[in-house]
Amino acid sequence: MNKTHPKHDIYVAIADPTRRKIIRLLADADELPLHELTAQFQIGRTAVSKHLAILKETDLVINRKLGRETRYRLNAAPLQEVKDWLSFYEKFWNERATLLKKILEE
Amino acid sequence: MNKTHPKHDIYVAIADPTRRKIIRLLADADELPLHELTAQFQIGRTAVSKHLAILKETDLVINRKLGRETRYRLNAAPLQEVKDWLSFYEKFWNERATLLKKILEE
DNA sequence: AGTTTATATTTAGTGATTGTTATATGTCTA
DNA sequence: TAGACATATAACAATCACTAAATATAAACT
Repeated sequence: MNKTHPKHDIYVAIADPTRRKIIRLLADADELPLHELTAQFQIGRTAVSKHLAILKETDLVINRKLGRETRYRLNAAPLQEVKDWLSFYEKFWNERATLLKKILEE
Repeated sequence: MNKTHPKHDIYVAIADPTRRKIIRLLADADELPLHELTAQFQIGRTAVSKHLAILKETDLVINRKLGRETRYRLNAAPLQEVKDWLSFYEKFWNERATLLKKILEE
């Protein structure tokens, strides 16, 4: 069976605060095994593992097996898609700021 | 009763494709009533109305009543939070690009 | 006034998400 | 090899998200 149908997209992946925290932890630590990640949360290993699986689906994390542990690493590249999506709307909040500035200048 | 406890945050708000499409439609059209928005989707008015309620919770849309219709308008400002969150990770995908360039240069 | 139009609210059902415990598989170490 | 350790997977339960249908409210039109 092929990995045809990614069930989650990036937007869903980053919607969960636990997953955003995982992303941050991996950004700070370069590479971490599941048990060390789990230590940063109240939830169990299994739950963290599932969040990692969702992040893996979107290629936001990569993992490699090292003996008995699996080390997880951040791959920030997919976040560019979100950035691109956002960049379209920047002009709107800039417009707002421009308008506000204009009003205040009078 | 006060609006104390926003059930959804901005990340959840933009995680749904229907809501992202609503955001885009409002960006393009400036101001739209529910029925005109609904016409752009397969789903019913109720569903669109609820998506708008979620977007309103995060202040991504503002609405005003005009006679019997409610006009919805985009407020892009809350998207800045996502942009700020992303900006921290930009260096990671830039690092990657830098690394790739370095490899290719050899 | 009565009908149509626009929207909101309530109710309800299905399916997805998040988490748990239990079980299985594989790896290191004593 | 026996154990302890690291993780994955399966089975299950609770909660939440998404949508539809029915009902309610209020404005506009004839």
